[in-house]
Amino acid sequence: MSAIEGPVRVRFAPSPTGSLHIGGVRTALFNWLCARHYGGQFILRIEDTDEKRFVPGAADDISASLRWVGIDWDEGPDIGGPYGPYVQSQRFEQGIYQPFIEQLLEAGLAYMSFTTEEELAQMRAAAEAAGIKAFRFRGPERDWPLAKQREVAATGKPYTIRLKTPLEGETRFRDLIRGGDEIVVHNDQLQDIVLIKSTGMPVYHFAHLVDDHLMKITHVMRGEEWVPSTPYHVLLYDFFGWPRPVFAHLPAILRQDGRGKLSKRKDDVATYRFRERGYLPETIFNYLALQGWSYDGVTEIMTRDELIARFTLERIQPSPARWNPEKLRDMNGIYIRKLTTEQLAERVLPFMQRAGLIGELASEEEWSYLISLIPLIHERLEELQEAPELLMFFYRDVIPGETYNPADLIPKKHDAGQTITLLRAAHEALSQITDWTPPALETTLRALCEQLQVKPGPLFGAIRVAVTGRSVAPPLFDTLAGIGRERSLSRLNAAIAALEQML
RNA sequence: GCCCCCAUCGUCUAGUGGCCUAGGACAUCACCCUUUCAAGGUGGAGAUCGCGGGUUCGAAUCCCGCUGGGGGCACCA
Repeated sequence: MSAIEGPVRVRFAPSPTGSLHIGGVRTALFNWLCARHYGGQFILRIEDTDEKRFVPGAADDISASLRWVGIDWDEGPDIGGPYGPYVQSQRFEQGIYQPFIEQLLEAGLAYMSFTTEEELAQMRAAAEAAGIKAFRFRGPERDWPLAKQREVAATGKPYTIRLKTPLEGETRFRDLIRGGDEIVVHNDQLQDIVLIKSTGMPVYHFAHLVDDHLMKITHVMRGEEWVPSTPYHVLLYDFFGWPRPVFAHLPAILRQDGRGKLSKRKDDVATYRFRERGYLPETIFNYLALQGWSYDGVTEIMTRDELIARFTLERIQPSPARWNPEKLRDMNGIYIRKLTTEQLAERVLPFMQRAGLIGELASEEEWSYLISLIPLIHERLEELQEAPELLMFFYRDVIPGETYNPADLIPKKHDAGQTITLLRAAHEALSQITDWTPPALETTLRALCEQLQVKPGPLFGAIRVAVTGRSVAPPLFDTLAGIGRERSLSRLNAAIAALEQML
């Protein structure tokens, strides 16, 4: 299969049945990348023909999630375009699908089926009871003359319109990603799928195809779960005499344990959740591009422009990708480290506010204080949501016996008494300092090590726990500077007092 | 059950007949740096290229079978 010539028209067509799944973003991204790389349009279309599963607000979540990762569209529900509307229920109301189904009926390629859902369920049950595992429905009405179908319909009996699939022969199609041989399906494996529900609403198999044709879609990129139903689609294209689009079925994204696809029920995959946890949109963009596609096997960190320039359909993998949260985290850390202090502060601010550490309307002092602390956590952050926890002791009291265990103050190979000596000496030395800056603090504390004949490890460790309540924290001198003189000294005193209680 | 798709280190992936004694990344281990944790640097371990047959002078790369995994079989998309 050769490369793409000419402009492409591709689309992402989600159904508003819930918040956007991260795998859906990957599908959207590949389509978007295709349009931007080869030149052409990326279209957003909402497929809301399932009234039962419709979730109010879902369409907005989808748009917002796509925008968040930086995917924009050239035509869509909100901005319109030459082939609108871009919402299927609206297209249905305009009667867009009617003439096409009528055409199929007239040609005898589809028929009205009066079998009800209940009857169908009974037939399936009966088939199963008879040991027939594969039940393939073909309605008895498929051989009725159209006039008879219309006659019965006129009596008010509800009906669906089904595709009259050929009983013999085979249906074949090519998939760009699974190049080489054609995918061949014997027609006896098909069944007469519903095209129009008894409510009159078209089903995906029919609606998407009419829309793709009218919208002049050139490449259909969708998840590989659509491969088995593609024969129905090509049957329809051929029936209508419409040119088939190029099919490119994207590899599935499997769960971390490899057992099945990522699923909304079992996995935390709603796109807004990644935002909530503090993933940067540039991370998601880059990581998702690598789910089923690769550039050269070596380069992984790429900007949007680089990705657009390098993305080609040929390099999409046919084999499934597997979701790797660890790698995602790592990549987010890389992108966080690329930010400037101010940029990171801006991104971290909402998390600090949500944690209640900074007011809803951040004051000038709160903002500059945050800016001063950001360098301390910058290279330690992998998810923005970790920031409040890492910065907690700069904002909240540190109380021995309450926010930490006083026993943690005691360094290895030391006892409480020795620790008291160390901390008293530290308090004494530090209280002499008027220039409360990291260099001055370092000079003083290193001199104290000499004086006390102790290594920095134990002394600094004890001070760290005393002022932060943690054994793991940013570098000590910066931390002390950030906490400030008065608070640092009083926390040392509290620690000494707590240790004295232990004697 | 039937049909379809897929198959390289634990995971993602490079590889399109000789450059492969199989490269990179995550994770993992060790060391360096060092006040803890990170970050960074160096190095290690980790893949009989799922198995079995072919084709070929030569196969991870082509063909067949098997096995394994995934997906689909709705008046859902």
